[in-house]
Amino acid sequence: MDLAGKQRRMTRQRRVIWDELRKLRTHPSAEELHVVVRRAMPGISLGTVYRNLVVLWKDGRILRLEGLGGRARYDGDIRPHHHALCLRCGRIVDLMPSQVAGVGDPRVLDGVFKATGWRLDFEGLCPACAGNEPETPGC
Amino acid sequence: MDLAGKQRRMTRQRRVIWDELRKLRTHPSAEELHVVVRRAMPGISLGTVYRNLVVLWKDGRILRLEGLGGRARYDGDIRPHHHALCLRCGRIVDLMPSQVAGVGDPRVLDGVFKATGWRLDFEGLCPACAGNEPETPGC
DNA sequence: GTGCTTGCAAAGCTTTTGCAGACCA
DNA sequence: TGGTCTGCAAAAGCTTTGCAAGCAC
Repeated sequence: MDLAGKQRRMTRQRRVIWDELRKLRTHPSAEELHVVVRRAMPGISLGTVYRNLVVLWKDGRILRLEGLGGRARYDGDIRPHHHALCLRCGRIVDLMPSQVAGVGDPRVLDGVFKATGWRLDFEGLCPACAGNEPETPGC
Repeated sequence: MDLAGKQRRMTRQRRVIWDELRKLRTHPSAEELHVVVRRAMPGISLGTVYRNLVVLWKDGRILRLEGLGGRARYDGDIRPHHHALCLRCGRIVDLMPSQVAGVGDPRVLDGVFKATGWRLDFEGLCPACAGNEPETPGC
């Protein structure tokens, strides 16, 4: 568990996983990323992808998104931003702070909970699904 | 998948599961709730608890919280409120809107994403852990 | 009586882990 | 060279599902 104090090596696998994730604008699950990564390094195993995603996440190099359909998804963009889940196609859309209004600086009243961080997520319809209202799942 | 249009029966099991969950101020996982429910109905199975939690959730009678440690947790209080995860003990604390400041009415700019809902969660230290700073996990 | 629901057990999925060999610094 | 990392496969952990019997309405 003492990953923070462990000496890290930037192996070829770790670099490829990190690089490929940052190239993507989607928010892939470990398995989906494995498929992509294998194009650059055919022999890489799924276990290695899982292990490195944990390492990259603990090192603060990537974001891990949970609670969006049973499996974890990853985001190579670590700039502070929000996420919006499309209820029709399941896609996760990035929302930069400038695209969201009405949020000041959320804080919990003194004494109730000592918050060190917060997260604001949305759900609804992505642009593709919103402009294509009829029953046409999977945009 | 057409649970919405299915005729529902309020069986003894379903009622006990719902009643027990609403009595709790914690946010139990299915297995933890199973332990509690068995005190009122010894023979009830874990599978039944899982099945009914899904039904109660889809019917909007309970909340399902995901992404807080690998397994789903449930909340019998469906009033709009926030959740705060204690990073030390793992407890989830309820935060009523009146206990949170700086949040107006979050909304996404037109054209970017058609949001129908949003969720604001916090993380930090619960009162018990905050007042007990030393390395003493599990409050 | 109809068909939704249950208990039990098996299966399913995602994620983690053990191990021996390989590799990076 | 030493400790980290990888590939492979097995295991773990949570949740879902098939089936026959049971129960609500």
